[in-house]
Amino acid sequence: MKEDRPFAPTMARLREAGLRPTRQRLALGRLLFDGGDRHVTAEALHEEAQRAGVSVSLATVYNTLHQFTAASLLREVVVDSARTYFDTNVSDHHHFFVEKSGHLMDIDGEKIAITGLPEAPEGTSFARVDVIVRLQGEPRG
Amino acid sequence: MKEDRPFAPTMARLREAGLRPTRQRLALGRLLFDGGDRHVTAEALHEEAQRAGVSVSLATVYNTLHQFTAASLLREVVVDSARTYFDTNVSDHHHFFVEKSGHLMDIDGEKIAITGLPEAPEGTSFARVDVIVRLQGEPRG
DNA sequence: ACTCTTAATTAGAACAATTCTAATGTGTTG
DNA sequence: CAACACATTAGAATTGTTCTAATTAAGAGT
Repeated sequence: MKEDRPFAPTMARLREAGLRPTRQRLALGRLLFDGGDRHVTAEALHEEAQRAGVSVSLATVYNTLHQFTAASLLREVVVDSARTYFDTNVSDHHHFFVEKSGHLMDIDGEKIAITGLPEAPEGTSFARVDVIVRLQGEPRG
Repeated sequence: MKEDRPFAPTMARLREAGLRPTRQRLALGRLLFDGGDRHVTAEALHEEAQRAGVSVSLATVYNTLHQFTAASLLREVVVDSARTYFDTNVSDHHHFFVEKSGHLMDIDGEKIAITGLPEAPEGTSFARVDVIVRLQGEPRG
């Protein structure tokens, strides 16, 4: 058995989402969803794909990230006005953000409780509540 | 008494912050700090200044917003990767963000309590905790 | 398999927000 | 009021992202 990862699960995800499993989407999907939760920027994923020998244009990386987000395979995290992060963890959770390095870490949504939130103003409803814990310094380990 | 606003308080703020009270900084300071809490983008403040007959370049608006932020006269709010908002309310508080219109509203920091936050990872400490309540729909009123 | 149709990919141009540059102007200090 | 340091400026440059129009590839039907 070689250590090449199965592509079937990603294939299935794409099909479910109504997205054609093209070579590019499969490759990006496997980079994203194989092995744990990840936080990526378009630029970083593009480079990673290149390094992995997958030829995919930056435009496609952007398209794909947005399509995956629309299909709830990813979620967008706004923490830094300079770049957009995408999170492979789409469950309810929050984030640590290491400002110095631009590194994101998940905080389990069930751990945190928020009390005293005012009601949504008339005519609106909650779309989502984001908690971002900004960290100074650098984690070691 | 004419209704022209006093410039002395802004002057004092600038001095305290170690910023020379130049014509531009005074004008922007008065636009920002006269009359209640505000959320502005650089572009919006620039236009507002023009309309008020204050000639100030966009570069200066950016410089000034950053200097004011460094001096804790303003605080930056990251809610939208497209543009940067600056908030004249520097006390501890959180935000409603109306995604459709890009409108921000303060939520008093004392109203909200967050429990169950994990400790900061080793080597880091909390710089700030931001709560952003994203709203769908449009507030009326 | 072959063809048709429709959707996906692409390179590069275009874009928007922001920052930089280097020349000019202005506050402040002595 | 001279001199210096700091501010301001227009416009160019940069960055992240989106758009465009042309090419390629996927899926359905034969």
